Amino acid sequence: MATATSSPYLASSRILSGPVLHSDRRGGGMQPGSTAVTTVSSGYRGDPSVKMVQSDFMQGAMVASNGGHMLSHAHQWMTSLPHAAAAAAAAAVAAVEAGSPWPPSSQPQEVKRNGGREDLHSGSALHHRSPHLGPHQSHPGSWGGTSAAHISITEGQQQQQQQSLIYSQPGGFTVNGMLSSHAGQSLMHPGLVRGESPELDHGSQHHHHHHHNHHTHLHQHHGVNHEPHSDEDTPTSDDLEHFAKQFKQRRIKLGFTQADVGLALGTLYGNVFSQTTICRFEALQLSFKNMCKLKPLLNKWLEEADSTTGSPTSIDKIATQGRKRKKRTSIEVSVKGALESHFLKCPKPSAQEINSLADTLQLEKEVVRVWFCNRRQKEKRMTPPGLPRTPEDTYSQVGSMGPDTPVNRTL
DNA sequence: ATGCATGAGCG
DNA sequence: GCTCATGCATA
Repeated sequence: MATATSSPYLASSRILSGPVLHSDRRGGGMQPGSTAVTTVSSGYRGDPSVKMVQSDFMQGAMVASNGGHMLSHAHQWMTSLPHAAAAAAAAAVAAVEAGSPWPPSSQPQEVKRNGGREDLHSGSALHHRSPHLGPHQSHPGSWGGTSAAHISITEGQQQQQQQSLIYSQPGGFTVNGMLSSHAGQSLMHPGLVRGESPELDHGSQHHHHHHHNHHTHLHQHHGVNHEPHSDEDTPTSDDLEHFAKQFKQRRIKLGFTQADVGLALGTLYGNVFSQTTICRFEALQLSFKNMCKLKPLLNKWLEEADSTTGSPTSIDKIATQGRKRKKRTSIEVSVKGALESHFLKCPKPSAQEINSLADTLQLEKEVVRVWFCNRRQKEKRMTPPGLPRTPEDTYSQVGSMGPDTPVNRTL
C-alpha cells in the first residue's frame, strides 16, 4: 500500500524528521501508564521506495503507573539502522504461560479459500492437493494423537541456541546457475563450519513412546483415495512429524542453519522464508495446511542440498533496509496472566471487551487485539506448548551420526 | 525459539 | 475485524 490510510498507529501521515511529540489520546495513541515496555532496535528489508508515507509516530510513553519502575521511551517506530548481527545466548527458560491445557474445543481448519499466497511461480511442481476435509475439521485430532496425548508442561527443555543473524558461511548452491553472487565469503564446507557441539543432554531419560494414533479421518469416506504419500498428496500428521524430524537432522548434518535453508528456498523456488518459518516447521508449529505446503519445498531442498555436496558458493545477503515497524511491545508477565485468564473464558472477545480489557490492563487496544489473534493462532498450531518432546526423542535416530560427528545442534 | 506485528484476503 | 501465513526483534 502506498498510502498510509489504515494503520491505526498512524495518527497523522507526514514525514517527521525529528522527534515530534505527539500527545495522543486513546484510539491511536497510548495511554499513560503503560504496562508494556517496548524495546528498541529494528530494521526492515524491503522496498524502501513507495511504501512509506509516514514516518515516525511518536507515542509518549509515560511512566509506569505500577509504581514499580518507569520505562519511558520515545518512539515505537524506528527507522532501521543497518545493524550487523546479534548473537544472544538464549537460555531455554520457562515461558510458562498459564499452563494452558488445550481446551477440548475443536478447531475448524477449514479449507475455504485456497491458501492465500500460493503463488508458485517456480517451475517446480510444488503442488499439493488441498486437504478436503469435512465440514468439521479434525486434523488437529491427528496431531494431538501423537503428540498432544501426554501433556506435560515442561517448557524450555528443548535446545537453546542462537545463531548469528548474519548469514555467513555455509555454502549456497549453484543450482540452476541461479546464484553466484558473493564476494568475500568463507568457503568452508558445510558441516565444518560452526563446528562445536555443546553437550548433548542426556540427563533426562524419560521415554515416552507414542502409540500410533488413530488418524481421525482426513477423507476417509469415498472409496477412493489412499495414497501412500508421495509429495503429491496430503500427508498425515505422522508423516509430517517424521519428515520434520528428519529434515532437521539432515539440515544440521549438512551444516546449514535454518536461515540458510530459508534463503536457499528463495533461490531455488523463488519463495524465501525466514529462519522463523523453518524453525516452526521443524518444531511443527505451523498449521497442518501450512506444513503440507512447505513440506514439498523443503523436501526438494534436501535433495538438492545433499547432492550439491560442499559447493563453495554462498548467498549474499541484502542489507536490511529501512522501513518502519512498530516496536515490539513487551507485555508484563502479570498482564499476560490476565490476558490468559480472559482468553480461557473468552477466546474471542468483542471489540467492546477488548476495549475494556485494554483499559484495565492499560494497553493499547490494538495490542490486546493482536494478542488475542496470536493467541488463537497459537492454539491452532500444533505442538502444544510443553509437549513432551524429549531430547532423546529428538536425537534418537542419530544412528547415522557418529558419536563424534560434529553435529552442531545449536545452530 | 518465540513473542508481538504486518498484511492479504474475506466477509 | 478475523484468520492465516510469515517474519522482525528478542530473550
